[in-house]
Parts: sequence; structure tokens; C-alpha cells
Amino acid sequence: MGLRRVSGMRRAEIIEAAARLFAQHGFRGATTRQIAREAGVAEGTLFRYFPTKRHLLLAMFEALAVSPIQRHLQALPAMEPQRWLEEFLWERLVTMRAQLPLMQALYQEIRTDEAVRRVFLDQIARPLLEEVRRMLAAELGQGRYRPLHPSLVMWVIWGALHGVTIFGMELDPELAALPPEQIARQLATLVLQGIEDSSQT
Amino acid sequence: MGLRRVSGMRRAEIIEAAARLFAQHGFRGATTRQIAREAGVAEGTLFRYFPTKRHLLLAMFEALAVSPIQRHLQALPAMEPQRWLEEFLWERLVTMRAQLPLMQALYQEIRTDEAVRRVFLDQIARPLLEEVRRMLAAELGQGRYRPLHPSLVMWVIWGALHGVTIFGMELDPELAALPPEQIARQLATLVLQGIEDSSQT
Amino acid sequence: MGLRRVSGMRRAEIIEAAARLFAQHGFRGATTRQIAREAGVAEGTLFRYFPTKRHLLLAMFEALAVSPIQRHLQALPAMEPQRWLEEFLWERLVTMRAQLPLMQALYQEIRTDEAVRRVFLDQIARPLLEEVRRMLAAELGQGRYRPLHPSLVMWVIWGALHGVTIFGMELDPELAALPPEQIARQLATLVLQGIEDSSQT
Amino acid sequence: MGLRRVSGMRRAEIIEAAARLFAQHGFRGATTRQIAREAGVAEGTLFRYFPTKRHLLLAMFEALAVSPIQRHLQALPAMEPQRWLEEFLWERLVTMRAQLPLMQALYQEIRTDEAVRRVFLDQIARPLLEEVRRMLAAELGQGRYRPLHPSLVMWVIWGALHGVTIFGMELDPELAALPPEQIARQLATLVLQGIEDSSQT
DNA sequence: AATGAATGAGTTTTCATTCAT
DNA sequence: GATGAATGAAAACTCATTCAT
Repeated sequence: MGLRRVSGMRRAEIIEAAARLFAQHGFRGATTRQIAREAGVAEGTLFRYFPTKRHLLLAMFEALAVSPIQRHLQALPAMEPQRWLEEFLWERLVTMRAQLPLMQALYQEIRTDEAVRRVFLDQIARPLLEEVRRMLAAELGQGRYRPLHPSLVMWVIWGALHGVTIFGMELDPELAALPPEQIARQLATLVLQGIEDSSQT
Repeated sequence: MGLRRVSGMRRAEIIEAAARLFAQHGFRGATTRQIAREAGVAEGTLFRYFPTKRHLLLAMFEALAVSPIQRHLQALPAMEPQRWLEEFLWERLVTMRAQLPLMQALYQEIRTDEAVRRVFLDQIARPLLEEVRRMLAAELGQGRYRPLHPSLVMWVIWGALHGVTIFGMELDPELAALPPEQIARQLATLVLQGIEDSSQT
Repeated sequence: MGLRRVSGMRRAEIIEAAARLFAQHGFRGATTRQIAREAGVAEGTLFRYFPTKRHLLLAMFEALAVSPIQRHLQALPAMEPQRWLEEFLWERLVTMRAQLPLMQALYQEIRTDEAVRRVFLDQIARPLLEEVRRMLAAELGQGRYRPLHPSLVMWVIWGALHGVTIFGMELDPELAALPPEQIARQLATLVLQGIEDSSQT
Repeated sequence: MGLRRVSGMRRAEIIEAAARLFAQHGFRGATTRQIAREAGVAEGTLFRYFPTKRHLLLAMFEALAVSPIQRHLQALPAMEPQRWLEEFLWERLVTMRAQLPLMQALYQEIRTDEAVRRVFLDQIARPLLEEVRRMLAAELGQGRYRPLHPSLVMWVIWGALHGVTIFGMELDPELAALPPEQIARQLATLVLQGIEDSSQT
């Protein structure tokens, strides 16, 4: 049992070491040798925990991106849309800013790696979509919002979030200086007002 | 003269072959050997036209992404915001859908490759930002829009566009089936209504 | 412990294999693939021991030329000039004859390769020059030798040694057949009598 | 005939261009493309004049080293040894210093390239050896010199010359500053006094 | 379980030489 | 004769993965 505990720690240590190096050099840029050294284990040991470098990436993605977002989504159940969206965006902005290079590296692999993309679409994008759908459905009965396609709204939210963090930070120092709560509020307002049914009073 | 025409074609043929392979396997995944074979030339010939694989990528990016967008931006000068945005989004949606895998590959390199990113930020993102700024400025005097940070608006537009095309296509078959003009109209409306100053009557 | 011994042997084996091939084909002419095959290892293994083909050359130069000469110079401390020079020349002649092709290859790289030249000038030529200077200085006080520029004398010694071995062996079968002690004696006498102050009785 | 003259000039121009580039980058370092550009001809044209890059080297060696030395040797026929040697060394020192980088490049190929070495040994070393032999023979009858092996003496002369110019220049700034006539005189004296039969007079 | 030495397929790039025009 | 676009073999080096200890 003690051993299993230790092994679990090993696994976590390796993931953390990999995260540091993927953040610095990207997935392809970080070599297994570097990761092993950073984790304080032998190179061969890596492959006892993860059959493949790619499996390590996937485990890291799961541990550092999927789980936190899912936890966060489940922790935000019953609020009114403006507040829900503001909180969701704020948390994401803060987290992503804090680990920008790692996020960039992960984000790149979402595009490159079939397995990672699949996990992203199934475990992150789809639950978020469901959440948006639920949110809209709850209010649509009251005619507050126009009957837009929920995917559209979801991708506006997600796209804005990623454009602002991953690219905006480098293009626009002014934007980078804005406090996250302000960005979150403005984005949330933009989206929700944008989908309002303005024919209603 | 004939020769010059022919060699100009060679260059274009190589770029097209590279585009096909970058689309399939990404920049790093496509080898120079494959590209040469696909273009029907010897491997060494590649390097007569482009000193480096990376230069080939950059030339391709320039030819297939930068120039078209810039031409398009300049061809949409003096319209009212809703129509301008709708047309811009529509053209981009159609183009990107038509070359989806290539766009995905390029998009990835925007993140990875310093040179490509620089070109993207300078030649695409910045002009688009200026356009958005101009559009907002023209109307702000009339108090129609809230005084949002233009970068925010720009990244919402850009992020929505890319989320919908590059990811949305794969997540949501329904969304993939929507005609581009409808997506363009809904997105344009969402954004512009979202930034309206609703306190005005 | 066994492992350390074995891997030390690997390094030495690779150096020896490289020496054989450098001797046959020169530094540029010998490919890393050939060296690996000759050493009985995989090509990649080479680069575990030497980060660069050039580093391998340098290590070989160090092991097979620099160290032996320095040891030899230090082992010949306090003799009268004729005997000192004779012994020095004799040892060099024997050693260089025994490894003629390798010496030729090294010699070439002294001219070509900046790093090797630096090592040669600093670790071999300079100490030898100092030795010659010291030798002359000891006797100059007694007015036995003309006050020649020590570099001149050093290069006469060095040039004669290398001309005789590296080229003379191939030009002149008669010369090649002479026993080294005879060559050494004649050269030493030539040089020392050549620098004598003949105005002294 | 006019054409043939022109062609002869082309050949010479190419050789001169090659000489400049070999001096800068060495034989292997200079590409045929560079040489063609420097000579103002197309790359393919090179191969109409010289079937191989190596043949071009050989032609250059012949034109710029072999012929001048042979001419020089023949122009120094009947002098007494000291003057003959002094003049020979002086001319060589001046010429080699003036074209040091080219000489270094040629010198390197003497070692590397079988064909060049053969030419060097046959056309340069052997005639010089004959000259030295003749010189010694003329005086040996008079018992002035000890009966040394002529090759030994020849290689002392040649080795000293090359050591001083090709290496000495870089090791020893003081030596580099010495006027060539002084070096020539000291070297000539060293050698000739070194081979004197000191038991005479 | 852990190690780390060994592997070798695979990568980009160079350049002397050829040959159709 | 002259051209220069095309060639493709070859080179140095990398790194995820294996496996004997």
C-alpha cells in the first residue's frame, strides 16, 4: 500500500515535470530525457508509467485541464446566466493566464493529436455545450433570448476566451493589463445581450 | 519567357503540394521527401525554391491566407457595421470550410512557429483590429455602442469564427450543416447587438 | 563497476575505430556511419559519447597526440641540448612512423579545424617552443649559440620532423629505410651545429 | 583562333576565381556555384573546362604553385650555396606570405588529395631534392660538408619554410613581423652551417 | 520495480554533376 | 559553346523506445 502510494506520487511527479517542460518547449520540443531528468527518474522509468510519450500527454491533459474544468462546470449549477457566465469566464481567465505557456502547448496538441482532440471534444466541449444549452433552454421558455443555435453561442464564448488569452496577451498590452473580472463581465454582457430577443421590452 | 512561366508554376506547384500535405499531417508531420514526391520533383529541387522547409511554410501562409484576407479586408470599405461584418464572416466561413484541413494546419503553426505568428499578428490580426476600431469609432460618436475595448470585440469575432469552423465542424454535425450565410448573420447580430448601448432607446 | 569499466572501454573503442578511419579517409572522408560500424555500435551510440563528430576528433587528438607529447616533453628534463634533441626527435620519429596515416590525418585537421589548431598551438607548439627557448637560454649565457629567434629554431625542428616523416616517407625509400636513431642524430646535429656561434673557437 | 584565345582566357578566369574562393573557404568549402558566380559564368560552364571540381584544383595547383616554383628553381642555377639558398627561401617566403590563405588551402590538399600529392612530390619536391643534391655534391668533393642524406637536408629546408610561414605566422607575432630577408638569411645560415664538416679548418 | 546504455529509422539540408534547350 | 534548372545520393544528428542487468 505504501508502495502504491509512492507509485501514485511518482506518476504525479512525472506529470508535473512533463507539464513544466511541455510549457517551455511544447510537446514535441520536450524530450523524454529532459522529462525524466526533471522528474528525477531514469528515462526507462517513464515508460513503466506511460506506455508512450503520447499517453503521458493525454494523462497530463486529463489531470490538468479536463478534470479542473469538469469540476468547475459542476460547481456552477444554478445561477442566473449573467452571473454563471461571468464566473465561468473569470475562473478560466485566471487559470489560463496563470499557466499560459502550458495552456498554449496543450491547445496546440488539441489541434494536432487525434486522441487529445477527441478527449477535448468529448470531455470539455460537449459538457460546456450542454451547459449552454441548458442555460438557454431555461430562459427560452420565457422568450428572453432569440432561438439561436446553441453551438454557435458556445463557440462564441469559447473562441472569445481563447482568442483573448492565448493571442490577445501578445498582441495587445493594454488588453493584457485589464483585470480578469472586467474582461469576464464585458464578455458575458456582450454575449448575453447579443443573444437577447430585443423585440421584447 | 516560357521558362519564367514554367518556373513560376513550379513554385506554385510545390506550394500546393505542401499545402495538401501540411493539411494532412501538419507542418512537422509532412516530410520534405513526401512534399517533393507529391509535387513531382526531386527533394533537392524544393531547396532551389525555398531555402528552408520553414520558408516554404511561410510562403504558403502568405499565398493562401495573408493575401486573400488582406484583399478581402480592403474590398469591404464603407458599409454599415451589420452588413460589413456579415460579409466578412461569410467570406471567411466559406473559404475556411473549403480548405478546412489546411486552415487547421496553418492555425497550429500560428501558435508554434515564431515567424508565422509574427506574420499573423502583424498582417492579419492588426489590420482586422484596425477595421473593428474604425467601425466602432464611426458609430460611437452617435452613442450607439458601449465603449468596449476594441481588442475584446476583435477577439470575440475572430474567436467565434475559428471556434465555429475549426472545432465546431467536428463536434456538431448540425452546425456543420447550417448554410454559411445563416451562421454569418447570426454571429454578426450577436456581436453587434451585444455591444449596443441598450440604455439608448 | 563492471559497467563503468565497460563503458570506458566503449569510449576507447570508438576512438580507436575513428582513428583507423580518419587515418584512411581523413576526418571529412570518414562518415559517422562507417565509424559506428567499425566500432561495432549503432550510429546513435556515437553521439552518446561525443556530442559531435568534431568532439570525437578532438578527443582522439587529445588521447593520441597531445597527452603523449606532453608526457614526453616532461620526461626529458635536464639533459644537454644534443642529447635532449636527439631523444625528443627519436621518440617522435618512432611514434609517428608507427601511426603514419593517422598522423597525416591529424596533421591535416590542425590546418583545417579551428578547435584542433588551437589545441595544437597551445598544448603542443607552445610547450615545445618554451622548451627550445629554455634550452637556448641555458647555453646562450655561455655564448655558445648565436642569438637566433627561438621560434625560428623551433619551427626548423618541427618542420624537419614533419617533413621527414609525413612526406619524406613517401618520396624517398632510402630515407624511409634509415633507422630512426640515425635520422634523429643527424637532424639534431644539423640544427645545433647550425645555431652554434662559429666565431667562438 | 580568336575563339581559342577567348577560351584560354575563360579558363584562366575560372582558375583565378577558384583560387580566390579556395583561399577563403578551402577546397571543400568553396562550392562550384560560388566559383561560377565569381568567374561570371554559369555553373554548367565550369564543367566544359574542367571535367571535375578536382581537376580544377589540379589545374590551379599546376598554374599557381608548380610552374612558379619550377621557373624559380631553374632561374637560380649557378650560385654558391649560401646565396642560392637565401634567394630561394626569400622568394618563397615573400610569395607564400603574399598568398597565405591560398597556400594554406593548397597545402591542405597536398595532404588530402592523392593526385595533388603526386604532382607535388613529382613536380616540386623531387626537383628541389635534385637541386639540393647537386648543391651538396658540388661541395662535397671539397669536403666542406658532412655526407648527410640529401633528403634529410631537403626536408629540413622545406619543413622550416612551411613551419615558419604556415604556422609561425599565427603563433608568434614577433616572427610574423620579421622581414623575410632576415628570416631567409638566418635559415640559410642555420642549415648550411649545420651541415658543415666542422672538423675542417 | 528501476535503470540507463543502446538502438536505428528518420529528418533536413548540401552540392557536384548532368542535360535539354 | 553556354546555360542553369534539376537531380538524388549522402551527411550529421535526434530521440522515442527497448531490454539486459
